[in-house]
Amino acid sequence: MSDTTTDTAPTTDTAPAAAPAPQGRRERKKAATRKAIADAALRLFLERGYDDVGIREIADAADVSTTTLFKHFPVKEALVFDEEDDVEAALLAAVRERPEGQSVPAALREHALRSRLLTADGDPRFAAFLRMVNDTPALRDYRQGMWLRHTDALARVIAEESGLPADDPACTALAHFALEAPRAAQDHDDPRRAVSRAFELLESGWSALTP
Amino acid sequence: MSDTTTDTAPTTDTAPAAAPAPQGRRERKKAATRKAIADAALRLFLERGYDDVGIREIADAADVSTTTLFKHFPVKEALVFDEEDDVEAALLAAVRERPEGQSVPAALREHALRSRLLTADGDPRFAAFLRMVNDTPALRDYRQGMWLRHTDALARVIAEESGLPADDPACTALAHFALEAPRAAQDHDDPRRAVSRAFELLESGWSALTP
DNA sequence: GCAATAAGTGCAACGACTCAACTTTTGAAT
DNA sequence: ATTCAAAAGTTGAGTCGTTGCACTTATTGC
Repeated sequence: MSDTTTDTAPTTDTAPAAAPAPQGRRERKKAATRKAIADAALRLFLERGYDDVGIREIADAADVSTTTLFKHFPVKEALVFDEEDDVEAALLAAVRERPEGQSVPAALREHALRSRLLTADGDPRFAAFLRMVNDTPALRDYRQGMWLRHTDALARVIAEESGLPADDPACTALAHFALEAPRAAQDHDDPRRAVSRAFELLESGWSALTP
Repeated sequence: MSDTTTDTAPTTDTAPAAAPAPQGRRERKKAATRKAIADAALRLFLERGYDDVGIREIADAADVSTTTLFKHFPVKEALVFDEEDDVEAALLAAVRERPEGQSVPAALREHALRSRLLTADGDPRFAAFLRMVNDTPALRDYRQGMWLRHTDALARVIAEESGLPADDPACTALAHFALEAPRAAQDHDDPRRAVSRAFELLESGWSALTP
C-alpha cells in the first residue's frame, strides 16, 4: 500500500478551519477513499505534470476503479482543487468585516493581495502547486470558473454593505471585476502591483457611484 | 448532396468586409469544403442543439472525414464561431477613432452596446444562434476565451491613446474589465442597462487615473 | 511532363467520461 | 440476531472528442 500521508492538499484559503464531525463509519470510509484519490492524484500530477497523468493511473494508484473516482470528482480538474470549501465564506467575510471606514473595493483588494495566489513564498510545496496550475491552461480555466461562481453571493453582500438596491448591476459588475482582477494581473512581471493598480481603477470608480 | 446554402454564418462583428481574392483553384476548393463543414455544423446545431450533435455526424453531413474536419477547425467549438476575423480590428478602431472628447471607456461602452450580442433584434436566425451559444456552457466559455485574447492588443491601444506608460497594469486592467463587461451583464434582466452601469464604474474610475 | 506540395481519406487508437447491471458493506428497524 | 434498503464500489462495454499514421489524389510551379 502507498503511504498514508497526513498532508493536506494546498488551499487558496486563509483559515484552516478545524474538521467538523465525521461521524458514521460509512462517511469516514468515504472520506478516506476520497482523500486517497486526491492524494494520489496530486502526487502524480506534481511528479510528472497534469497532462501526463491519466485517470486510470490515478485510480490504480488509489486502488479504486475509475467509476468510483468519478463518483467523488466530477471531472479531472476537480482532483486538483479539492478542499476548497470555505473560500466563499472568507471572501464574503473580508467584505462584511472590513475595518471601519474602508471601502468595499479596498477590502477586496486587501483580500486579493492576502491570498496565497500571490504570496506563495515560504512554502515550496505550494509554490510548485501554483506553478503547475498556472502552467496548465485547463487548470487555469477551471480555477477561474470556480472562482467566478461566487459572483452572485459577493454581489449580494456588496449591495447590502453599500446600500445600493440589491439588483443594481453595478454590484454584479464590481463583484465580477474584483474576481477577475487577479487573472488580469497574473501575466504581469509584478503581479502584486498589477492587482493594486487594477483595484485603484475599481476603487475610484466605485466611490463615484456610491454617495 | 445537401443544399449548397449561400447563408453566411452569423458574425458578432459590425462590418461585413467584402471577401478578398480567392485565387487558386486549390484555395477555392479548400474554402468550399470549409464552408460545407461549417454550414452543416451550424444547421445541425440549430436543429438539435450543440451537445446532441457529434463530430462524426457533422463530418458525414458535409461528406468529409473527421480528420479533414479537424484540419479546418481545431476543436468542436470552433465550428460555431467561424468567420470571426476582423473583430479585433473593429474593437481597436472603436477606441482609436472615437469622437473628439470621448473617453476611452466610453468608446468601449458604445462599442459593446453596438455589438450584436445585445442587439439581436430583427434577425431571428441570429437570435436563435445567440440563444444557442448562451445556453451552452462550453460555447460561452469558448467565446469568452477568444474574446479575451484581444486583451493585450487593446491594452496597447489604450496606453497609446491615454498617454500612460505602455506597461502600466491599469491599461491591461481596463482592457480586461471592458472585455468582461458583457459577460458580467448577460445574466441580468436588462443586459443593456447592466452593460452601461458596468461601464459607468470603469469610466469614473478611469477618469480618476488619467489626469 | 514531373516532381513537390497540399488536401483529403481510412482506420485505429487514446483519454475523459458515462451507463447499466451487479456485489459488498453499512445503518438501522424489527 | 435477522433482515432490508440505501450507499459505495466494481466491472465492462460504450460514447465522444481528438490525434497519428500510412496512404491516395489533386494542384501547382518548373
